[in-house]
Amino acid sequence: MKRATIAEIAARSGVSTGAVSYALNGRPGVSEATRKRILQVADELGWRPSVAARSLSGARASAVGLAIARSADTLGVEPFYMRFIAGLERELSEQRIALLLQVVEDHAAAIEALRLAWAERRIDGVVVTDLWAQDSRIPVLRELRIPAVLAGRPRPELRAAAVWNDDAGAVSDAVDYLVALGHRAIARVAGLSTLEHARARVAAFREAMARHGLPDPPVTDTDYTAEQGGQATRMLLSRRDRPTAILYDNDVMAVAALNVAQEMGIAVPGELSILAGDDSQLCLLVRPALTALSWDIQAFGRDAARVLLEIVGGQPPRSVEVGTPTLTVRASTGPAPVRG
Amino acid sequence: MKRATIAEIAARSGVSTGAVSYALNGRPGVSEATRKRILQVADELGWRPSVAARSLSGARASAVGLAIARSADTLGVEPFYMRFIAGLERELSEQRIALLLQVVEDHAAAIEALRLAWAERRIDGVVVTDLWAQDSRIPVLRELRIPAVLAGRPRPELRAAAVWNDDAGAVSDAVDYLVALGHRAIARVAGLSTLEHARARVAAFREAMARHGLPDPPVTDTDYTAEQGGQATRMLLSRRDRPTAILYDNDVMAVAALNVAQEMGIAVPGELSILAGDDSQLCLLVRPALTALSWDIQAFGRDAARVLLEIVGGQPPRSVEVGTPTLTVRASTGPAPVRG
DNA sequence: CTGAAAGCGCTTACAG
DNA sequence: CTGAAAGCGCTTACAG
Repeated sequence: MKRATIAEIAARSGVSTGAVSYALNGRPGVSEATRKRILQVADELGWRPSVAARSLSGARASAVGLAIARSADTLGVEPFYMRFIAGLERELSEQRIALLLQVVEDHAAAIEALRLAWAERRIDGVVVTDLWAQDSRIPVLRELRIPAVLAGRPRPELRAAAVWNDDAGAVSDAVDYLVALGHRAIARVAGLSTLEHARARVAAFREAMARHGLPDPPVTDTDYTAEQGGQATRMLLSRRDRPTAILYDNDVMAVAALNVAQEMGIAVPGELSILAGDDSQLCLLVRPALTALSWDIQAFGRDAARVLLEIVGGQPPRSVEVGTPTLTVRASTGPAPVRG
Repeated sequence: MKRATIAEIAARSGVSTGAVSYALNGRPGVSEATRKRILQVADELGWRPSVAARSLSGARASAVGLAIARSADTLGVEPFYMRFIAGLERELSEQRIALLLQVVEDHAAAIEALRLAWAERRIDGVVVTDLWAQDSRIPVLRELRIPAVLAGRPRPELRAAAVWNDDAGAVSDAVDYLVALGHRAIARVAGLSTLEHARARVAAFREAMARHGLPDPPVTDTDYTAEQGGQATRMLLSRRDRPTAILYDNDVMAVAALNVAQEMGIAVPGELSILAGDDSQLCLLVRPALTALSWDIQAFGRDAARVLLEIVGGQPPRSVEVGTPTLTVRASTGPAPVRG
């Protein structure tokens, strides 16, 4: 089947292609009567704009990019990304914007992919996740002046939209909850210390502990894998003053912790309370089911897409804080054990 | 910074834009000397082809599409997709082809997304996963004559590439292994019965059981979620002649089964052997670690991208069978219990 | 081996 | 409110 073009629509409607373009794009310059006629003809012909032609004549590429820098295997078990992507998609597809996905090794590769996609005019903007405190992608975004949304706190040095949640508040709530249960020896198995949000949560954790008059707690950095999560847990539980509760920065590590505790003969939640980070389906997949900080990752993705498309559309960048994650109590947390 | 164009390269090299195009695309029509000069100038200018311009002048869109029809939450815990996508990406990015990802509700939405992307000339081809025995996407692929690769067995009615593995052989091996351990009451918790590969595996399972002279075994269809996997397990384990081993069509359900067995006080692997479907990291995340059918999903994705790009490039469609999944024995399977 | 030119399907000033 | 025309950055027959 031949593709319909605006030339064909113009011929059938008895107007110029310019008029067709104006009508189709809802711009002034055509009377209501002709607009209606043109739209009907376009519809009959099943016309769809050629993104290539549009993009070539200076308009949008109608696509945005997302480069994820994680290894394939850890990506597989980490439910965050697919939920986030699904949220992005919901908003993007409504506005007929495509998502260009790239799975890369590291930031250097992400930068290269970004430069290329931008140079090829494939994308109108970019979604940036997993921001580092010192992030090599930021200067590139500035240099390219590419519309961007950060999944994280706004950066004053960058004119970009941002979407984040009050994870500090959530961590603080979690500590309050555990302290109310009588826990005093609380540890944290954190994520990558290079990550901005991982750092912020650690800071919030220390602060909350201090607020309760508790000594500076143990914190172990990890790469979010089950392996390092399990290892950190084993180390913490081998201490003489072992914690009675541990907060994990994601779900995978909390699940791994469950195994370690079992292997070490430490009852959960009887002797150890475990609190997971993201509340994915993983938390429901294991026994005891994991208490977790719940937040709507899909909505997070949707908001990210929304503010990105706003700046692509010429509006000033907005920063959106989504709701504070809430504590979903399940079976992996309980009262602190009474020590002998 | 201004984008470099071939016009600029032509001017600086003292040749026509046509010559530049030939040189840049490695076609005959320019002398080696000029080609070298042109390439150097292009390099100095940091030139990148505009995909829009290329695509508009009849060349490729340099992108392929993948529409996944699954809900966001189940997508999150199902490690298959991210591993598959990572495999696709590896090959695609090497050839500078972008991946257009769409997460949709059902086949109707997938078809609509496909039609749109194709009409907009956004994609040169498409990757089709989760084929149904009767699949409404197939006639659309035929109608559109869009280059496609099926993640599944070749369809005679469709001129498309296909990549599949001998999952029937793998299921058969799994049954052999369990029978050798003394199991005779073996059940299967299958996937969606509409799915071609789920059906094929069920057929292979029944056949293998028959080959061993065992009666027709119980098979339960599910939607691959932990919920239905757990439910099916509970049902099977409540039978008077309950199975001593169960094969699961994915990992999520096998993990859920572990919980059900625990709740019912049935020891794994003492009283029940559990065998998982895909050998993702999930199998290592739980205790006992799950015995599973292992296969290289990343390589599967890479091969899919490879044969798709071949037909996009004008070569005849190829069908590739990747290696038979192999059994990775861990702690969730063992000798059949001796019945009183 | 090389150059000049048309064309892909749109958008957008610029005249009327 | 409408039409004619240039231009986006490439590719590709078609002449030389």
